[in-house]
Amino acid sequence: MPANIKSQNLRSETKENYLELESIDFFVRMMGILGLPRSVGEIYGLLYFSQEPLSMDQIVQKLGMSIGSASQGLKTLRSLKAVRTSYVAGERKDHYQPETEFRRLFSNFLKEEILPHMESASERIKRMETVLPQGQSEDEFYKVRIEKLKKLTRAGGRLLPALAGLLKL
Amino acid sequence: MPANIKSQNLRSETKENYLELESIDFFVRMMGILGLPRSVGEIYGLLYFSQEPLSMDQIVQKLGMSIGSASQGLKTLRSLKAVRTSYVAGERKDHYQPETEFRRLFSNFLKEEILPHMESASERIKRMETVLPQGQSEDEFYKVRIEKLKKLTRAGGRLLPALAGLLKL
DNA sequence: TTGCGTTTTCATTTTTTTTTGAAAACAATG
DNA sequence: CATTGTTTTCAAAAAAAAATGAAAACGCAA
Repeated sequence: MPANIKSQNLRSETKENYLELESIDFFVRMMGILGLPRSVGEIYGLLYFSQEPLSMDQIVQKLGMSIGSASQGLKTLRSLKAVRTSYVAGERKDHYQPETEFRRLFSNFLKEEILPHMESASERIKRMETVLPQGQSEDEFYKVRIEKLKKLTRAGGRLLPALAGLLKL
Repeated sequence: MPANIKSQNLRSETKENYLELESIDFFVRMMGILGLPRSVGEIYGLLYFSQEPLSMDQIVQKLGMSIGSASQGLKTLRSLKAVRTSYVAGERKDHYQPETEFRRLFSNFLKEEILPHMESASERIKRMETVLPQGQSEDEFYKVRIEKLKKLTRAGGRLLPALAGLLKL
């Protein structure tokens, strides 16, 4: 039996419940690998196997989580475009649906969380180079190491987006 | 001026010192992305721009870090094959050198930190499928979602190692 | 505009992760 | 094998990250 969820509203009594629990556990771990907090994984996992869009309130109920966490978690998921809000007739609350196309999710994650780091890394490497004037052969060691860093960031910058493209899910 | 390092032994007075500091900062951030503690990044960053292998003791001195952290950090780096010990004539202490071939580093990181997760994910998905007997068309929704998860883990399992291969650094 | 249902913010608390350093374990040397 | 130098371990402390919930802000609708 998966996950240690506190809420009374999540039990493994029907197959739907069971899948819900497994899904939450699955995404909690997956988001964990990506460095996202557990609450974010819980929310996404719950939505992933939900047939209808859920309101924040329902999420709070089902997961037994605070409204602060839920709000913050949904904000994160929105910024990653991992959920979208969807209109539900006669309801005032926002309702949330998961983005289930992982290719899109992944490429958003890259753009949002990884590429900024790559850029600042490149800038730093440029700065490093400025202390090594041309043709000082005694600096050979440092030049070689810096060159490797450059290749690393270049490869990262090219390969990661390419990877996103390859993901045909 | 990079990094907030406490040690008195790290100053930015020569270009060597400067590169050392930038390197430490660079790898602290990089390891941060990968979810590794700052001490691990500091050690690797220091070694990366060091012309000679360094002993744990020298690392502790230079970085102003506790011997516990240094020992633990080096253990982590060894397990990732990100450093190797190298013999230094007439010295009893172990001396450490960085692995600077990033391709190898990356592929080790995958094998060590990522692939185990992928495997347990696959097992979980198999378990999910067992609750959905064949040909229950009312379960269509769940079957589709599970299928997507399967594709995701398959793609991950194939693509990540392929990526490591592409990394020609 | 007021009132009400909903969401966001943020100071505080809780939990988790990392670091520390002293003690234990280990290993080479005489 | 005893001594001395070195590394590892691990309980406790410190730091960092995440969750909580009450108050503030928001946004409709009457």
